[in-house]
Amino acid sequence: MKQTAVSKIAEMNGKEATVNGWLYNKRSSGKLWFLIIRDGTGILQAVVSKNDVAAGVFLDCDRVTQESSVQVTGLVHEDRRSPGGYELQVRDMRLLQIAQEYPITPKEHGSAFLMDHRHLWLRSSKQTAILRIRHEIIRACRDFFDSNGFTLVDAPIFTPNACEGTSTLFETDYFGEKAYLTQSGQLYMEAAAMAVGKAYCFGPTFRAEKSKTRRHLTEFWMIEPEVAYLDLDGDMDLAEAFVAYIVRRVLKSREQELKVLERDTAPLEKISAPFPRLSYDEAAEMLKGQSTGFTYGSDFGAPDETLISGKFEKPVLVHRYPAAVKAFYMKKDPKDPSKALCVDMLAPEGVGEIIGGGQREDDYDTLVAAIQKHGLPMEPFEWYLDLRRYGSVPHSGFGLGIERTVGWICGIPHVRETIPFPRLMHRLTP
RNA sequence: UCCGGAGUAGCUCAAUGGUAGAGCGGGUGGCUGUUAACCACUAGGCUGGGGGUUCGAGUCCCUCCUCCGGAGCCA
Repeated sequence: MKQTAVSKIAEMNGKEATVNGWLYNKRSSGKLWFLIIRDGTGILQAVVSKNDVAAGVFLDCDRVTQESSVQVTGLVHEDRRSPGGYELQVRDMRLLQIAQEYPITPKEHGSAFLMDHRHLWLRSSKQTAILRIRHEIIRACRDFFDSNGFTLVDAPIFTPNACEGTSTLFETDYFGEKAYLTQSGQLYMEAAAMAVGKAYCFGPTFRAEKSKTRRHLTEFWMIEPEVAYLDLDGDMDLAEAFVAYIVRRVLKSREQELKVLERDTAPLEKISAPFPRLSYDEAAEMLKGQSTGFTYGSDFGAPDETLISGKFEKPVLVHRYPAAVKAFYMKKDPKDPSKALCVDMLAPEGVGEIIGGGQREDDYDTLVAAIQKHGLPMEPFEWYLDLRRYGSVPHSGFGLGIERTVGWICGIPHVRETIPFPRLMHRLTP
């Protein structure tokens, strides 16, 4: 089927072109129809004059409804009055299917209604732009690791145990045994890093927590690098180079989509390494006298993160949290064993945490003690302990949440719009 | 799970305890340059469910359901 993408319509100026798409909107003026057609790459105004087309075609203009699939053929020409600067003077039109009354109108809708029609909502220009930026971010993630000596190692989705013992996991019946949907591929990436040196995984992760906020999904995508012979400082170097690369890539390749989203790119232009780094103690100092309800020794809450990240134009790396509030596999700071060698990256503009990671405990005895201290069963971790029995080395890694990153870069406050089909506490469909 | 908010036409929302309405969308008609076009006409309702107060309830009370925002937890 010979066709021209709307995004390439300028190249056909003065020539005849066929555009395959869907009717976005239409206006009439008696003997004249303006059909606004979208094809996923852009929006084109097609003009139908009664004198230029067969009678049936002109009648079809009256019958065609919003989101009907249409194929229009005609002469492309420049016209300042047309959105996009070009329009198609229609010679012929084929109606592939007349859409039933389309639920999503050009007027406003509530988020619940739009989410119920997510499969159709994806057709709107903003949602399409978000999909494309998400794609670009994922490509950038892969390119960054692929060109820096990393090997993609896929982690399993079914896991036999609640690996960190903290989060609520989704339980499934696995041939009569209990199995859980993964909350992180990290432990497996540690095994992979001991094999290939630098490994990463990218896949869905699941949390059964009954969270109802703009930052939470029950199913989300995470990219997790893990590197042998890397300490916390090196881990932070890696994280900031990685995030800076992603932002640069999107700014360079998805200018058009950012424009559709009306994203102010000025704050993104400022994102380059190095990022500010501060310790938990320094961050806690900033919260003194604030009314966020923060108490020293506990993890930061959402208002705390907003306050801390709000003081910087770049993402900020907060390191060395109290070991008591972090997972068992975090290595303790030799200079202060009450702290863990971990790091969170808080994105600016009130976005908050997009990365969590750190250096892992590599000493066998210390790790065994940590598992016991956290009240976790030893048996499921025997394979993990093997990594400390056979050639243990310092190693570090982190996990980046794709949806929060997409939300930050797109300027979309709620993560439910950053994934094609979000899974939330109250949403399993479509 | 806790705290707050909302359920009225297909959608977005109005309506002092006293006749349920508008805009958009749909339908019909009009217009040769429209820009979320415009103009005229028109159809469309178990006011989330159940119970109560009242002469009278969309409105007040109780209860349940659904959804939204936030907290905790996290990416």
